[in-house]
Amino acid sequence: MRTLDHPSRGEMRLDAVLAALADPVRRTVACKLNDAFGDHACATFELPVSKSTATYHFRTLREAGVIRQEYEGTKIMNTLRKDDLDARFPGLLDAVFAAQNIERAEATAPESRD
Amino acid sequence: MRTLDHPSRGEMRLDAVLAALADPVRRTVACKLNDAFGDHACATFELPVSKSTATYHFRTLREAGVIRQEYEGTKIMNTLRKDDLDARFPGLLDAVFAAQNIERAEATAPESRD
DNA sequence: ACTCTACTACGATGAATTTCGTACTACCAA
DNA sequence: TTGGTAGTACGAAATTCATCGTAGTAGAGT
Repeated sequence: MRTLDHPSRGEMRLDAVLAALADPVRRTVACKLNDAFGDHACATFELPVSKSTATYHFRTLREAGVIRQEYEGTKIMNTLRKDDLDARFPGLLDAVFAAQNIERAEATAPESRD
Repeated sequence: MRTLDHPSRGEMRLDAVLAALADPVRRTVACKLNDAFGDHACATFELPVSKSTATYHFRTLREAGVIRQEYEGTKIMNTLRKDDLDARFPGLLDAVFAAQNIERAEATAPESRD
């Protein structure tokens, strides 16, 4: 059984977490994991990049501690490490997701005030 | 009188704000502005980079909307755009500063548990 | 055993970021 | 008007990042 390395809570670095979440592709992955229930294989995300680029983004998220990746047969199941992140950097993840939702709402709604 | 461009609240992009705060030098600047009262000239920060690199980081922060820069004579006074950021992306700035303080505390304190 | 699926590893490439030094500008003060 | 202060602009170099294609692997299904 293959396994993948993850940072422990204490090993999580703010630098890495912020950099991971600063990229729109990766933030999309994190947001989808937050919105959905349970695990999700990499292939289910329909990202606007190639498969090898997707691998790179998933690895970046994992190494930052944002997601957990576990093999299940040939698939990798991804979960958001919400509990760990909340324990390590309280409020950060929720604030980022809230901000993401604000921007997403603007993208569809008619621009109102600045 | 020279002036500098700033994004309005609505023009602030989450991408840019997170990228701005992901860099340790820039995050240090933002944190110091948060901790201190009033305005602060660029030169007062004692950053571990050259003057021209510092200019680059201040500009990055300003263009993301994190700080406001206003000329005052030959100096530039920097302020944290806390109200604007809080209005635009509620809770984000506070969560980042809290996280930064957690890491800073670890750096000085003896490592305890992960 | 073969094939399919879902991924990774590797190497390459182009873009963006960070860094710097030098030269410059705007303003203040003597 | 001469000089000092606090910054910018520009160009260059080094590094990192995001991207891809190709080739490969581990496990599941037939």
